[in-house]
Amino acid sequence: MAEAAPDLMSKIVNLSKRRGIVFQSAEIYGGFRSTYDYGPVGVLMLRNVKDAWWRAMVQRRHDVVGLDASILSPPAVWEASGHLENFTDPLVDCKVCNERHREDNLDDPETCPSCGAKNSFTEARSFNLMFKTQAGPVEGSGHDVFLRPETAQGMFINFKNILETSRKKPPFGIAQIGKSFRNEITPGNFVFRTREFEQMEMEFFVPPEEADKWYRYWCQERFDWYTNLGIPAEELRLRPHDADELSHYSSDTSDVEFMFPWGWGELEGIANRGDYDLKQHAEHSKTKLDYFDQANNERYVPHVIEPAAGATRALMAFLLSAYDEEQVNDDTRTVLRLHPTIAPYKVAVLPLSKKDTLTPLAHKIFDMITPHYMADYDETQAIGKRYRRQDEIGTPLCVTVDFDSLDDDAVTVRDRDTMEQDRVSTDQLLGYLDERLTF
RNA sequence: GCGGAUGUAGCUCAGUUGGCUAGAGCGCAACCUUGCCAAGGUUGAGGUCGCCGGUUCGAAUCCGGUCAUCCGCUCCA
Repeated sequence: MAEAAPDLMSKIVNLSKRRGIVFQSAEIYGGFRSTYDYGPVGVLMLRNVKDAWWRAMVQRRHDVVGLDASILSPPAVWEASGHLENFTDPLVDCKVCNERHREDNLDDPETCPSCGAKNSFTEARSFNLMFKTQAGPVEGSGHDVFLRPETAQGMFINFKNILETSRKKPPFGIAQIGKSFRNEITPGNFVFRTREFEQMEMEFFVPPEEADKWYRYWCQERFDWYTNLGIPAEELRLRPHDADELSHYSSDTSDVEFMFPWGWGELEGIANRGDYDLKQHAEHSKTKLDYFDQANNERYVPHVIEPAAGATRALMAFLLSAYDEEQVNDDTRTVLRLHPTIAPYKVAVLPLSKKDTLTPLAHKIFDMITPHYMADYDETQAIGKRYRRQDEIGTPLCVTVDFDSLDDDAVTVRDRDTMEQDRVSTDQLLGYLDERLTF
């Protein structure tokens, strides 16, 4: 497995390009580093990932509400959150061996840990990991604004608004899906680390004494989300952070990690942020950000449990985990064994032949399915080749319209994983699909 | 950001010591055939050889710069 691992990665990158899942951004201009575009198939998968998260975190819960906050915000927000300070790393280069190190991580500030040279460092330079731009058309007019490096602050600065308008009380959560931006020094590993990325974050506000209970609840809940969507538990792990890697706000953090071809990598972090964020914003904004509990006649600042996931990292994990090749006759069949929830198309409608006689019925079947399921339609080339095309992008079911269909009003439904076929009458087709695709 | 390698059709690649209208397989499309698992046949579309500049009578091939990718290091509040 270890030897085959880098190979798997290039297969995924190749498949993504060939089948319209992920493209290099600005490719016709030579490409733009660390940015990717999601093609016709990829955008469906990415939406499915985000929809699945939203259903699990918002739709199917009575204690979480949604939010879509702005990407741009004034410096005050990031002064309060601590990002203006903490997103600035002092870096030095060794002039002897050209290695770069974080100045505040050096055991001995005069000795290069790579080559042992003394006093060989350049001046420390700061790298602010937040993207900065300005409001208004005049450059340098002093109206600096920042692109958010995480969506979380949107939930904290709207805490009061939501508390007053939603009739929620702790424990309750605010969830958001959206883009964040970090000027990472070294992006890489395909869509794993990009400067522009999409987050799925939820801030769960709880009474202080319940924080630990809810922290453990969300660790389990979020781990299960991935296994429920088809990633085997042995490809995942929940890793608690050591004390020295905890961030400035957090008392407890665990990562849900996936076994990527290059090793374990983070999909999601679940952090117990305490009351740090609400207190910081209350202090800086001079706005009361707490909760008055009528029943117990007490006022407190809720503690926050934050499950923060990367949408594109999850997409990548689903792709890697689903990829499979199997021998069929003398041929290799490539199959994405994706969970139906994640699969870009749920169904493909395939007339056995492009003969005019089959087209009207095939179109009718397609129109019957599309109000309910995302479906593809393909009538070119041989039927076997079309099955393989659908296998490659993970379509769970193919509906084939043949010449008998014209007489018996039934179609053949072929299964992606077993390649077995069922004959289903058209008036029962939707019910059959519901049964096979619902979970 | 540093070091190394690489960049030729959608994909995987071949292109002899710089030399005519740059090739193959797969994929894609049309037609014929077939009629349920990459079928076969015929035909076709698609590349100013990553981009810019230089050397040369002549550059995919040599040189410089640049952009991007991969590997290693570093980084990843």
